[in-house]
Amino acid sequence: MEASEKIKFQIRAEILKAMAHPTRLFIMTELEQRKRSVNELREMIGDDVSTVSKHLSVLKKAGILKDEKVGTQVFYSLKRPCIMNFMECVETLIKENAVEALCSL
Amino acid sequence: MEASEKIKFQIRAEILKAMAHPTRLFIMTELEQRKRSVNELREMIGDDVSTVSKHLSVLKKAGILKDEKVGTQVFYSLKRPCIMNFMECVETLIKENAVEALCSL
DNA sequence: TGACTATTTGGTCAAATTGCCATATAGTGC
DNA sequence: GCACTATATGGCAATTTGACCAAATAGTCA
Repeated sequence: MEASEKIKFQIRAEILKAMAHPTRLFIMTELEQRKRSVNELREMIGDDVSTVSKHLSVLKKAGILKDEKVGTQVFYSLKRPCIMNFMECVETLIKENAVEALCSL
Repeated sequence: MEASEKIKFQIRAEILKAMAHPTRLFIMTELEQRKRSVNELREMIGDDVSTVSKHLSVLKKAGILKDEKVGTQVFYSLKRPCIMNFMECVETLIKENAVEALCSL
């Protein structure tokens, strides 16, 4: 693999890595519906605010979320809602994997 | 977040985590074209065979790849080629992020 | 300004990931 | 059986990640 090709895949992997966490996927799913403040998300998730804030900054750094300040609050939303579309195929895989797991019992 | 909901996102995160590595994305991209043996992939990637083999087993365990033995060789292929479709939106994000990075100079 | 709320950042530590080497396993053919 | 090739697995050190607490920052309003 050439150096430039390697960098290309590194950039793409960074974005996937940002998405590859249960809490962060939950956040993305919620933000698909509507924008949310850090505290709203914290209430839904149940972790420490600092933990939620760090998850949000990971998603923002990857360019997946954008933020908007209103008073003391920060509202996050998806930059490109299409980012959730790929989940369709992930869902298909999950169903298939489940069927195979059952069949191999 | 309820326990069952948490598990739902954990399962989805596992699949994304399996994809979230430069070498593994490269492998997926290659297998989108055609099936490949471990050694063919190793030659393209340049890492140790054991490293490539482990990446393949991560993707297989996640249910992304399937394998097929022919003699002493093992050929891997994508279980669901649609898994690569979501990359479209990832590409869009990457372009946007690049533009923003330039604009903030 | 000071009290209060919302969010971010720094520090710490356990757990997970990555890549290599060495070793095992499996299949082929003599 | 033995030698040879192809792949997989175990173990180890270096690095990264994730979650919490504590402390810093920012905005609002009396």
